[in-house]
Amino acid sequence: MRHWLMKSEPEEVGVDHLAAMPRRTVPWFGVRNYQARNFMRDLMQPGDPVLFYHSSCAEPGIAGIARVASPAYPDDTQFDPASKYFDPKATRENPRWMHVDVQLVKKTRLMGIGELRSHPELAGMRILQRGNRLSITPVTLDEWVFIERLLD
DNA sequence: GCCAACGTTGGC
DNA sequence: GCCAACGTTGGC
Repeated sequence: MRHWLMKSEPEEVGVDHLAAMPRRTVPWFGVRNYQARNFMRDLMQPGDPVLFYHSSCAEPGIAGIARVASPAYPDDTQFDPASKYFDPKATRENPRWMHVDVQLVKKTRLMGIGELRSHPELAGMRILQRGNRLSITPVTLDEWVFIERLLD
């Protein structure tokens, strides 16, 4: 089992939006970065724990705990010319973009990026590195345990 | 709005 | 296959 951090813009899909979805689950559509796709396609397993992170907003930080809720499958938005995620090079026979479903486990207090930075134990997290833009990043077990304790 | 960082694109 | 240009991300 691996642990993950997944960024989402709360203007698009925030923790409250996720909480209101049927089965508190959303397809993680719209990822158009190969590294992030490969994490979902090749490494994620249903049940993997996920830190749900709000980014590009007034209060960036961890806002909830979620889990991977499906194996990877093709992202429908790549086939839809009306979608901003449309990819003309993708076909049904040869999908380029895959994603998993993500299910909210629980909303947590907001653990802001400043608080994350304040803990030397978390200094290695990708999310805290300068210039990091990857929307899905692995979290070590040590980091996961440390953060989960602080969220309680 | 700024700007550093980084992924992608495309000409060669 | 190189690499400059460009676009996007995301914290501040």
